Amino acid sequence: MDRLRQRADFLAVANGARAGSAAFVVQSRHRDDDGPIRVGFTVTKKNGTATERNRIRRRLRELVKRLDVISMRPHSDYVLVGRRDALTRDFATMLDDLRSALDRLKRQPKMPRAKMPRDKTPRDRTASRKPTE
RNA sequence: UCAGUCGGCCGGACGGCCGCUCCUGCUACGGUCGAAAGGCUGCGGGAGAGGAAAGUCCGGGCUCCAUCGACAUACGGUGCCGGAUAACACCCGGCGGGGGCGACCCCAGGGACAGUGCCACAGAGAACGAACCGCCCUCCACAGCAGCGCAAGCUGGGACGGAGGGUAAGGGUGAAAAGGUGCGGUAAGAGCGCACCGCGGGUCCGGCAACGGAAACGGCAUGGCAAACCACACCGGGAGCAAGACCGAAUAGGGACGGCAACGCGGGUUCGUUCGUGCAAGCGAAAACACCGCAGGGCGAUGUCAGGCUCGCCGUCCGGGUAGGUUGCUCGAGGCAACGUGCAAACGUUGUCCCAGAGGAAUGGCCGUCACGUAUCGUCUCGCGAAAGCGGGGCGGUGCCCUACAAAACCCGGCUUACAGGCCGGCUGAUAUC
Repeated sequence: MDRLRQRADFLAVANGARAGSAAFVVQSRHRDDDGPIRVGFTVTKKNGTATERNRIRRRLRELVKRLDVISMRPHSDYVLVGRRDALTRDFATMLDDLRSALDRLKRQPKMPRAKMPRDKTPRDRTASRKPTE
């Protein structure tokens, strides 16, 4: 399992299927190659100070680590967008949240959000993260 | 003991399970991702956020652009003195002013006879020095009053009023009103005179200096604001690790070479092109070019038709350069200790240590035990009290917070701001005891 690091990959996943919960939003995208599962994390500035954002990302990362690999589909990218509740929510509960969110993603058709209006650029959820940090 | 003030320090501890980043040794030299550059992947060992890492407010190192040595202009900054430093607006030691009983704290603390400007409201007046009230003098007018007179009236005096002048003591306004207090003096007053204080320029003494002190002299002159413009002195080239260096796709575009195809026909009017002629408008001509039409080549998964787009196509190599990768990247004005110099900031010598290097960004996640704090309950005990009860201390249980402020991003020196809780030391004041 790899980390997602390139900005272009994040933008691609942002167009994919998504499922939310109290502490985070999961986005996913199936790739056509044979590569491993890749996971990225996005925590925007509106969630708090740098220390709090760090903590959110670390708890989310720990969630993914605890997860069984079979919950995710192979050759896919996932992005977890952190919310402020991830700071305080009970860890075991969050783990259940993540399993059910991934389960919902699995049952969804292949590309529900892939077709977007041509002239409307996709909302860039990760752009605010890059500068000034 | 209480209250205060200054300085320094810490900023949970131990353990379990599962992980992350970097360094290093060994093994492998394979596997995997990528077009490439390059990345990832095994086992052992070691290291891994802060006092502010923050705000980015100053000062430097370093890098590039420039050549910026000097001077000038513009802009910005600094502005009591001395020291310290790589440098500073910081720091240290002084001086002056202000506050506090005191320890101590605070100060944008140079220039207002270079010039310009501003001083709201209130007030008479706010700057080439002011007369509102009041006080005083003179004159005018005249009520009541006094004297004389039978009376008309005359004389004296002069409230209120009017005119002229003197006056800065008093009232009132204001942030600020033209030295202060006292005595003399005067019509009333006034540095008008005198004493003391203040102030001023010079002299002497002390100090490197800021500045302080002394005696004599001068009747007093320079209102405030430079955090208004400004003048003066000194300092500053610009941009910043997203600096910079190296490697380097895809696509588009540039250059060189090679191969293949093609370089065909007609028109070429006119405001094209070329040629002739003419001063010129123009006229005439030509077809290697532009342009137009046809034909031909290429492109859409393929074939045919219609239509469209395009005008050489393909290959190899070269150079610039984008994404991306590597580097810069942590041994440094470094930390600690001792000694020495200095009131101190700091500096020197010796010894010793190696102490994060990430990059969608590692240093964590989940727990357990303990400590600390706080709330509450139980119990024991001490003091006061007749009792109820009040106050203090110890032990135990439970709950809460389970820590505050906040996370390196090239590196240092400072400043500023945020911060639960706690520790240590110096000093000051008050109280008690000896």
